[in-house]
Amino acid sequence: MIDPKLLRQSAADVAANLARRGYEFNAEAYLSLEEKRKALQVDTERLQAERNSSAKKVGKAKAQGEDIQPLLLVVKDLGDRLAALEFALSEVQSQLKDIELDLPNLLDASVPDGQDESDNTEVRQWGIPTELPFNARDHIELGKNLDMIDFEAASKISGSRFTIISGPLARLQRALIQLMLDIHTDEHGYQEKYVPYLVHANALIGTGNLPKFEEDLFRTSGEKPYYLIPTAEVPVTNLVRDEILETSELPKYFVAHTPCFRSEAGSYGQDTRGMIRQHQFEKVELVHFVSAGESMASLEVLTSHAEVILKKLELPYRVMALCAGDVGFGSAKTYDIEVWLPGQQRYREISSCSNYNDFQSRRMKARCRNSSSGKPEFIHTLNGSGVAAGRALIAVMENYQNEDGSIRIPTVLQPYMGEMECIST
RNA sequence: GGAGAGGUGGCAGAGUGGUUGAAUGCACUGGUCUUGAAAACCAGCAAGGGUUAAUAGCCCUUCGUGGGUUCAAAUCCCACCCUCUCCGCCA
Repeated sequence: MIDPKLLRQSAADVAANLARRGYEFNAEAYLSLEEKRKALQVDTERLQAERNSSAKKVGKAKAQGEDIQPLLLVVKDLGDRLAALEFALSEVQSQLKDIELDLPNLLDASVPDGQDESDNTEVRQWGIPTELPFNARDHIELGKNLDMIDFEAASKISGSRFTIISGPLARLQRALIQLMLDIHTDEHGYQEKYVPYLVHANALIGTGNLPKFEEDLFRTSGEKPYYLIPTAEVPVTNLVRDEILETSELPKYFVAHTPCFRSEAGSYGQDTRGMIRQHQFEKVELVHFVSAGESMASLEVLTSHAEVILKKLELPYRVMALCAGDVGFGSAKTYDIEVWLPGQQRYREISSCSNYNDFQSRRMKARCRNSSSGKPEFIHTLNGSGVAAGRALIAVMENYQNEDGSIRIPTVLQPYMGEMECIST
């Protein structure tokens, strides 16, 4: 959520910023509604004050044994008028709230212009795209030949966009997750969290997934629905909902491994083959809580933490700064990390690291006490994949494949694989 | 699932219809004292919103959530949510 004060005072600037995303903010309509709110609120509060002081007079008069009947008549009438005003005010306020919840975050000035993915700019590159002295297979072919990836069996059970991974390959994914968690906790100072995979709507409103992106989520039936988390970001970020933290507690770094569930509505034609885009996938997620003013630096740190994983796995990658049109709804700035996939002969996203600044904390009332003023202020939240395990598995398979279809195991993973060095039939 | 207890400020915890936005303690901030620190003592200290040049005043809202009764609700009534204890069941 954007600061309502900013919306009011600089609606035109906000509109200009959001226009960079291609989002049209009707500042005029907002401001006229806002004016209505102001008038109603002033009137309402004046009447409330009147009601309050009159009610107090009644109490005093009664205590002194005076006749309170005349006073009662006056106050009763006040109450009726007040009820009408209060209703009108709450209507306008909820309309404003709806608009505010629908607005994407303001973009940071450093975000490059552009409309879509093709306008993203490369920030840096690490490693050289793997060149194999034979025709590289993609993970689908590799998995099938090893008889360790089975899409048909999965679709029999659950339909499309699901996978069954078997034997050493399943273990390899588990090894990747273990490696990531160990590095982030042991070397980067994260605390590991185990969190719920089912959450309430409120948690998703806090992170910005609701109310706007309901169609991306899986929801359980029943009177009180749960949503399956699309990312661990949701439960982990909501840990600070309604909290006032001490500044001395910040920054806080949390890491969690969870499965992620996405309906992938609206991506019908994309990545229908293979396990690039699944309804269910494993991910290790990094979350930072920092004080305002430190989040941009923190974004660099968080991104570097995700990069460490790829470096240890010796997987070639590049870091892209997303352009204005490609930055996600709640993010002020995002870096995508793209790993090289020899089977596709291209880089594919394996991590997305975003600075949400106060966008989420404002929605979930996550604050810290400013040490000099003593006043609560919104913290900044960041998150990023550190990294997506399913895609990391693909990347290892394709980059470490041999001509005979077997797959070498990266050195750092061997301890997690019972010292196995190669996966073959 | 059954029975009971409870949800109040950063935390703990009083408060059962009117001067209680809320005692007290802890924490925190400032001061006195001290070479310094601790202790002790004194003072301050909820959040959100409106108005405003203002982080000054003034006003409004908020005691789990939503409704209701009343001139007036933390306090009474109804519904819901959550937590804890005991019993049952269970990975």
